[in-house]
Amino acid sequence: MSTVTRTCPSGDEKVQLFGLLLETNARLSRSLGLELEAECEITLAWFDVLLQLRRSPDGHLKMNEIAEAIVHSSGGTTRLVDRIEEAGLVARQSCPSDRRAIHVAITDAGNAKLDEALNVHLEYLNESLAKQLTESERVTLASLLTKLNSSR
Amino acid sequence: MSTVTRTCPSGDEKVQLFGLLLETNARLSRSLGLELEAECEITLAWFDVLLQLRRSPDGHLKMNEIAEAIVHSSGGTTRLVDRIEEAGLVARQSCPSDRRAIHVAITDAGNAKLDEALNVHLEYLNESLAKQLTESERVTLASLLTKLNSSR
DNA sequence: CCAGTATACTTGCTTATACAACTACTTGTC
DNA sequence: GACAAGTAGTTGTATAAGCAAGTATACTGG
Repeated sequence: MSTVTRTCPSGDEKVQLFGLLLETNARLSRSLGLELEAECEITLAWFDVLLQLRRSPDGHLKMNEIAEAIVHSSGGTTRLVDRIEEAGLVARQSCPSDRRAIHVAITDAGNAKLDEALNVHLEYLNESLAKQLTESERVTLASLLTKLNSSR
Repeated sequence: MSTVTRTCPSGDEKVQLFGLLLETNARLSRSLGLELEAECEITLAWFDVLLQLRRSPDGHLKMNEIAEAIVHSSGGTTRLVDRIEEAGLVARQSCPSDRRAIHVAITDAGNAKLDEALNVHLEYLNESLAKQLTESERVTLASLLTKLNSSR
């Protein structure tokens, strides 16, 4: 037993929790990502963008809203949307009230692709999430994550 | 209200939970990563590797064990360890029982750096995790994530 | 003990993302 | 109404990660 370990507890409960969050996320993202790419030819990032767009009240979001929602840099979002647009799943439209801004809207093809991906996603979630956790556990988990997420 | 939305529920409880996990992880990783880089000149990935090494019973891990633990590809792990080794924080050692394998051990400099990083990390966790969740909530969250993670 | 297969790691190449600098537009102030 | 400061988005460049192919070593069945 070294003093080093005492000084800086690598086994601290919070450190472990953080590590667990990282690991869980990495494993789930990876396997879902592979699934989506194999079945739908779409990456997890694309899926995330399409999902955000469907959930948006007006059917479109501005670039910075997308960046914020999917936790990407603004430059990264520009190129991500470039690729999705090139595939025809979203379209850039000018924003009538602010000429700096751009509305990104989901296209019909995008909606179709998202439906396809949601089916794969749900099937996957039933295999992973639902097998490991009961519904009430999932509700608890969701509420804890929401609290955790609300820091900013 | 479109038929599309009914067919593929983007608001499904499990879909939401998954999205929440992704988002929470992305936000926390990003802010911790920035903190670590600013204060310790170390990335989150380096920190993760050093932490895994400290936790390992023998003080070293094989490349594939690291890759598994931090959820990276084997090629990615090779280069990640390359960089950390170049910085003098870990050292590659030959494995006596298997000449294909490599033991990666943490150096004294690596231990010192990890201590430094753990202090920053703990301070950060007290500001984020501990402010948002009570201890019992954290315990619950950890146990749910563990269950979720145990799928493989 | 040899052949075939599996495992451990590395390397070449591609790609996605971040950061910082830039342009274009808007908003607030005097 | 013009100038300063702020905001929205894009682009140049660097880097980190993945995949697939390659090399070396270990294991296994005949």
